[in-house]
Amino acid sequence: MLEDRTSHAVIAVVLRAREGKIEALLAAAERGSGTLEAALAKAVDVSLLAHVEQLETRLLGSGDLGTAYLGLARAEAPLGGTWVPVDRARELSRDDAALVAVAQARLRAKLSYTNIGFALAPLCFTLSELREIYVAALGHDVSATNLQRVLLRRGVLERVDGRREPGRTGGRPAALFRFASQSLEVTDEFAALRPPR
Amino acid sequence: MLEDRTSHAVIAVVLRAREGKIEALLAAAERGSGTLEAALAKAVDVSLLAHVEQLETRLLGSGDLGTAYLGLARAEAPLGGTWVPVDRARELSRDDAALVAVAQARLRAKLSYTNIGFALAPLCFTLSELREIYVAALGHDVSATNLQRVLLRRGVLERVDGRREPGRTGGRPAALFRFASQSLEVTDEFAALRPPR
DNA sequence: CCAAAAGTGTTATGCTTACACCCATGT
DNA sequence: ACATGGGTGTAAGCATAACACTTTTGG
Repeated sequence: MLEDRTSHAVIAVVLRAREGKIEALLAAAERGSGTLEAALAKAVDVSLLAHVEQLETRLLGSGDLGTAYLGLARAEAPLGGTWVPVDRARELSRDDAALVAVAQARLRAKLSYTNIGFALAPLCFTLSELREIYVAALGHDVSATNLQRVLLRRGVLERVDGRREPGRTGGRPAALFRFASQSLEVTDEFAALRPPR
Repeated sequence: MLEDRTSHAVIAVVLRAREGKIEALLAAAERGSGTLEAALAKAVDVSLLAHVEQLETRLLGSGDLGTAYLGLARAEAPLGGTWVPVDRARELSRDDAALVAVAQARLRAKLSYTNIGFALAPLCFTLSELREIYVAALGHDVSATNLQRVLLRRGVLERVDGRREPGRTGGRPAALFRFASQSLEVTDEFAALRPPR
């Protein structure tokens, strides 16, 4: 006899940084009897995501089970669908709004102790451009000066040859940087209680 | 027509600290059509856990879906079942061993930036006793001196009246402490990129 | 020459670690 | 007295934040 089972949806919560704002794209797919990754791939083109990690599993308002994944995409990734600025997430369904909040919180936390910015920034960028992404994701001001020093010191950023030409308004040409690694790495593991040397 | 669906298990991975070691207790229950919390409660007596949080959802070796929860229990909690020291987790099934590893990693990480120790320590304890728990969970030596200063500075610990009498071998009586809060709190949110004052 | 944007130098601050030293108790 | 376990004082190390100042460009 078959039991009474709810169905299982896999939900992609994709975030990107564009024009000083974080935007979210939501997409879901039924899992059926396959793997979680296969269902996620049905929901969204995973090859366009620079980073993916599981967020949480919860019972949705529909009564179905939902497993949400956080996806991060670069601004230029050609991901179709309805992108919603996260400051208007309240216009989404209750479930979707909650998932966007969880995704945002995860991103914020990891920005401070990992290299996760690589998944939002273009491959090559100026420090001002990177700063704009951090400001959007963290929701507070960030000094470009100190951002540079922190990330260079940790070995997260590398200089790239060449400079960005200034715009019409002038200004010194900006140096170009890239992330040293394109996969998630914890760069500041323990704030306290470090293992003894 | 009913689809081909796998069943959904909720798995409790309970950790406790005993005699300088971290031990794990694994228990699972079918979710059926109820909530995740209800299934967790079928697997383990949740009222004996000092802290619970979701770990991850994955496809188990059996082909079933499994959602794992981390539970933390105090050493004296009367939780029956087979407790396995985590350094012998490899004797468990592949799935169980992997879940224990994830649980341990989550505990380790949170020990450094939250008050999560409250869920493993007794309500009242000496600093040496707390140190033993941290050493067991972190896997490296911890100085009682510095542990005290870090946790007091953060407001995580509070002094309690009275002292612990020394044992037969003598020694100065130890001061007693308790955790200021019995629910999870992030006490050291950002190592870097703090919001400006 | 001035405004704008980027980058560097320098200092101050705060938290953590390391370690020497002092305290209280049993034998 | 001395061993043992507990606690405090102090200094050093290190990363970050703050901010003044310099560099490089366009108009």
